[in-house]
Amino acid sequence: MTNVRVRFCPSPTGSPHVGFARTALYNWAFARHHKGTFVFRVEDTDRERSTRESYDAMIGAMRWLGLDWDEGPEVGGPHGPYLQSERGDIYRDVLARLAESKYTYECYCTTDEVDARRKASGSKVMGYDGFCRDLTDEQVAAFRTLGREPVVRFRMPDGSITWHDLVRGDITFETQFVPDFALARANGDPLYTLVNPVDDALMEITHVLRGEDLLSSTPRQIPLHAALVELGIGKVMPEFGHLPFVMGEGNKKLSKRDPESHLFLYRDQGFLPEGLLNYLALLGWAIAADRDVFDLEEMVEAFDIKDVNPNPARFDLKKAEAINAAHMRMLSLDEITERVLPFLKDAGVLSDPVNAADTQLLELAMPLVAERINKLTESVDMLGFLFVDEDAFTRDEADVEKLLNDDGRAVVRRSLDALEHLGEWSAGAIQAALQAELVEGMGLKPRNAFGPVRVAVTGRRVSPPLFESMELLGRERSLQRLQSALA
RNA sequence: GCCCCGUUCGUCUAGCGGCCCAGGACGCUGGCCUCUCACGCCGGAAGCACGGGUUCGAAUCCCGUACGGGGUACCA
Repeated sequence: MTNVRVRFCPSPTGSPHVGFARTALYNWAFARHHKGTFVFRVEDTDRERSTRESYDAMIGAMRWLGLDWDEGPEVGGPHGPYLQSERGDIYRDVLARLAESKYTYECYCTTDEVDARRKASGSKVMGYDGFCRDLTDEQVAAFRTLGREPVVRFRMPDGSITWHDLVRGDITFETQFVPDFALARANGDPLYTLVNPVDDALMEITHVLRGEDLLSSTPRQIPLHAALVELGIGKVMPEFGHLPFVMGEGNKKLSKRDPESHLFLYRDQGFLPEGLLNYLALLGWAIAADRDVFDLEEMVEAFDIKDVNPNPARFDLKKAEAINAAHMRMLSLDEITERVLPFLKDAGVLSDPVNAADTQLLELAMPLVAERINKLTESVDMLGFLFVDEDAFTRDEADVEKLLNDDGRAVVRRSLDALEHLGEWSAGAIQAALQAELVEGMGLKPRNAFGPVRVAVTGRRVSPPLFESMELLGRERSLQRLQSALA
């Protein structure tokens, strides 16, 4: 395939959600696979609902995900502007040419009138009935004197519309079930039904990959697009592929209202963009029968729209986390340290900028935690005890109750005895001393012996390896914490 | 109501007529490893929505039913 041009064209109405990311990803992967062009267009024709805030969030989301675009906002391109709110003149011009060629007509009907006529006729087809298709000049004049302003409607052809959907195969609609639809409001504002196909035509889009919700608008777009080609406004009829929904809990489409649908929730939870993207790719597509962890490069290489599954997929947090964890383990120590840094700063574990001592400590501690966290945020709980000021150090209450009871305190007491005069403060020496005192001396099982010490020193039952942690904490602070656990 | 799309383990999927008494992954579960956690390793339970065809042979093709979803706007 040559000169593939695809577009991703969200509306800036609300916070970017996971379906947004999945659609963006598939379009991006398709473009990159075919060495084509990825166009990013902003469909902000609905001025009521479009917001600057949402626009910024969308740009931020794309950047976070690492899905770069070849044409669009902030990068420009030969088919701009890429914000529909700045393309009013273009739409007005197209509308005029369409009207001139009789592809469209003006409709003066009110919704009530249309409903009444449908009720009277007993038609099962909802929507407009074509009443104004062939109005006489007198009729138009009459409506005008009534003060009515017309909407512009597209004259749907008779017969049927069939296309070969890239995801679903042949799909046919009888046009008797596709009413003449509105292209512009009575006040002249263009509607999605017009601007989407017009921009696809003008931007020479060759493949339209979008959500399944737009499948039923395709039989309207095809004849409109054909008209645009006929008028020389467009060059090619794009191919269409309708992607399955991403569903939430239960069996409903993940809507913007569901909190778990928000993309930034995952970013803030410490997901890696490559981890989330990998998981999202799996919602409707598989790279191989026996593999589901891969990077973007591998996806680009393997992605074929024909392999996309047509049935809706449910978003499963557990699996998303597992895939993310796999990507965490693929990161080098330096990479994971760098990624974890902002989260540690946000949580107040580290100052910003990080001082030299903490930088060094972090460097020593990361090897211990890197392999045992599955999300970036988990580093906060794992590392907090190392960096906290001694007077601000606290222990998890439930853990204290469970492990620092009388028996536990006895263990801590003995540990203190064993470590107070330890010659060399190293993980090996600490382990040997505690092993001798608690396991051999007290006859405790290792897990019971070290549990109380762990809570005393790190404040939690879950921590990096104990002896290494104590070495990093240092003799003074470690002993101090053993002491304070007894208080 | 009408139109359209969909239906393989709980979930995501592989499968495009014989390689499938259905493979992988997450989750669940039994065990191993182990100073906690995480990782890793070994094992287990769990599925072709239903009914008819077509065929020597169907998870795969066709029809119907059921169920789920989307659309039916001067939203996108």
